[in-house]
Amino acid sequence: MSIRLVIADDQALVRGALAALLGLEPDIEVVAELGDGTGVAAAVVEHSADVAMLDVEMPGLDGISAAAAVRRAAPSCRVLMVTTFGRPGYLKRAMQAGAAGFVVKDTPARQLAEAVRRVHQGLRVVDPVLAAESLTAGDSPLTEREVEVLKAASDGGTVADIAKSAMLSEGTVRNYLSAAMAKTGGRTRAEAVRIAEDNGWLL
Amino acid sequence: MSIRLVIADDQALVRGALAALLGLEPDIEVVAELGDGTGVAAAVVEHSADVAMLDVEMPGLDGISAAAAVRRAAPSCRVLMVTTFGRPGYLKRAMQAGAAGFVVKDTPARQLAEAVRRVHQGLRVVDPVLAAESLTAGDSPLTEREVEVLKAASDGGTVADIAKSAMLSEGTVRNYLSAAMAKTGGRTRAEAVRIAEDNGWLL
DNA sequence: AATGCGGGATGACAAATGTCATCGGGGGCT
DNA sequence: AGCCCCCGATGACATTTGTCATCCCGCATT
Repeated sequence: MSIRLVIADDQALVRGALAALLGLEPDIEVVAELGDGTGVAAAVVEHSADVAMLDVEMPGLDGISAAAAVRRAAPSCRVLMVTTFGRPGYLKRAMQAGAAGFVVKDTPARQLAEAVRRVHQGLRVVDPVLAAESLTAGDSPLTEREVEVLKAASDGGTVADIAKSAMLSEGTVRNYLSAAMAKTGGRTRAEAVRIAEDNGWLL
Repeated sequence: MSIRLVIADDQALVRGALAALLGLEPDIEVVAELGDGTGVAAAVVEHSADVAMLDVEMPGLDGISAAAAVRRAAPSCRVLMVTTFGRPGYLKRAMQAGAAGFVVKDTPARQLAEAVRRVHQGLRVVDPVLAAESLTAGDSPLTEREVEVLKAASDGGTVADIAKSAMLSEGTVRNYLSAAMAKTGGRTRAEAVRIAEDNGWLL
């Protein structure tokens, strides 16, 4: 009996290619393909899937939240996260959301089917390098508002813009930015944004 | 006789999956897979490939430069660019570099094989939406140095950092940044960087 | 009850940033 | 020769940013 697999990735070409790749395996059957995270849990239930392969970066509902939704809706379905960026914070949060595996998109293609099988068997699959980084990295030191302000700052607006979009006083915004810079070690607002992004603290 | 295809993409998983997808087609044969742009031209020659499918964003030699190298080394080989981002500037420069086709990664997977065939027949393949954007967008208004400074600014360093990395005076750096902001319409350094990136003016 | 932490804000101050005028050198176009 | 644009730089100036001290509120921990 073959493994029933749901695939979600926002890039249609990649999604289809992954489906083709895994469809070649005799013991894997791709039962659904989704372009965003919103419908994943429903699709898993509808097709009684065994494994859901989810991209982290997706419009609408992101992969981590989708993973949590899948766990709630169908606890027997394993979740394998696939992502472009090996951000330590992503791995940690994916695991907390109940994911069983986490692979980055530059692992060799041959290993993917094996990862799906392992996850299906109840094993955990984690890139060892990434796991090590994740341990040394530590949790996000940023508070909710600091993250919010950093995200608002990430498209390059002025303090006034950020204040408007976050409904805060300009002075407060500068305080949060200052705190975020101190915690990230960035010497500039932009650097703080980059560091926070690299660590997967923004999502 | 089948179409001999070379694939270059920095993400191994995507690369392998694309190879699997296209390998299913009876008239296409994947003869080489590369992880960066440096070896593409050589591989095309060695395997006497008919079509090269190249990602734009790659470490080492980028896809556009690789396309130009392929054109020089093997003029009979058609180049099909595949990219994550539909930046107008990418399309324009890819065409100038001699690419025959340009598709973004969220086109449906079924259309990819068809794109390869069209390109092989000597036809051009271009996303119509993107083509329209590319026409209205106009060329980059930025000068070489402005681009250089913007790139140096894109990781969030201070003026002093940029000046050091570009071997320029701090005042000069501020002048270039100011000019770049005026030309892009950005009100901040960071905003100028974002706008330039979105238009494909940085590469 | 005291302490600590996060959210929200103000005011003041130093440093960085963005703007502008100006200078000189070089190359290309008419 | 004159004009325009790019490169590189300097100095002055207004604005923005980043930093810090300080305040109040609410909530959870001790």
